[in-house]
Amino acid sequence: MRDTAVQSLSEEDILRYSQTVCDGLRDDDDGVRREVLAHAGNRWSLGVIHTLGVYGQLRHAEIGRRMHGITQRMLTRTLRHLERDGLVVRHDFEEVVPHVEYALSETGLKLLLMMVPLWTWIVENVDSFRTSREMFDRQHTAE
Amino acid sequence: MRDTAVQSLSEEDILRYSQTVCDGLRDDDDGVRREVLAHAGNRWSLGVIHTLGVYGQLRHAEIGRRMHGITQRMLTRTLRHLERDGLVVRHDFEEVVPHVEYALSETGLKLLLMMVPLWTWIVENVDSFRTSREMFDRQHTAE
DNA sequence: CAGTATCCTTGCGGATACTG
DNA sequence: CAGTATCCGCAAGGATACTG
Repeated sequence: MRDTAVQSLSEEDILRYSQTVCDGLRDDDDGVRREVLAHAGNRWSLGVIHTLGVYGQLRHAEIGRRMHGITQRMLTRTLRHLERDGLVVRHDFEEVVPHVEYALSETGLKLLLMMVPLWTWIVENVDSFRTSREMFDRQHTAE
Repeated sequence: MRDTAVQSLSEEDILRYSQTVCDGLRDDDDGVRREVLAHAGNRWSLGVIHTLGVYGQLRHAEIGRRMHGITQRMLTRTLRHLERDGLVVRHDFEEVVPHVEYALSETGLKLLLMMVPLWTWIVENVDSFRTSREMFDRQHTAE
């Protein structure tokens, strides 16, 4: 499933195709594209997106319970960043006992789906990364 | 082309499928998976990978010339990180005048191919991100 | 040419305490 | 419950000068 995406075109085609795209990323003056991309590398962003994708709609504390190890501060920060980029929708019920629900936007769901192949590939190949790092570290401490 | 990857399964299937994967990412004790993923969010990593993907094999300074705005320090750092994770191969010719060439490894090329759909999608939708941010910022300064 | 060595600023992420 | 407010350490990233 992952492979159909890349094998439908030759590597050469893909590289040529991605040329334009990457030039766009490189010349991004205000850095929006890069910052959106950075959601992928953030400590909690993808976890939150994934959790909302699976459970649909959750309250602040419910997300926190499902994200092992996240602090309140980081949860709030992460949600704000995702909301700012339109990936997550915040709905405040404005009740006396605070009640706020978060859900994925269309865009957020799309990002989640876009991440799955890369994600899967990394998990499947984590051992090779680990090995590579061990070799590298051994060489660069022994010298 | 991008869409075939995700539309061959239902969103529901994808989410169920990604459950296991994400659990893997979440429980990654030493953080290798997350750190590999973080290459996507790094300021220069994907640019270097892409440049090497397009041009094949380049010297340190040649990469620098093709990456507008990167400093020598960041270029060296980025190359080391990518080399450590086995995404880039460094070949030192050990000549009197220093001569080092960098190229993508098989793994590095694979990562590049994995990034193209996400990448493309972001560039195509950058305007919606920009709009979302403007709205968000306006609301959160006016209050 | 291919890097190091310094110094600096910024933001991430964590810990803890507090609030409407 | 859903957040703020502080304070902290650390790594990313940049600027500039120097080196084998």
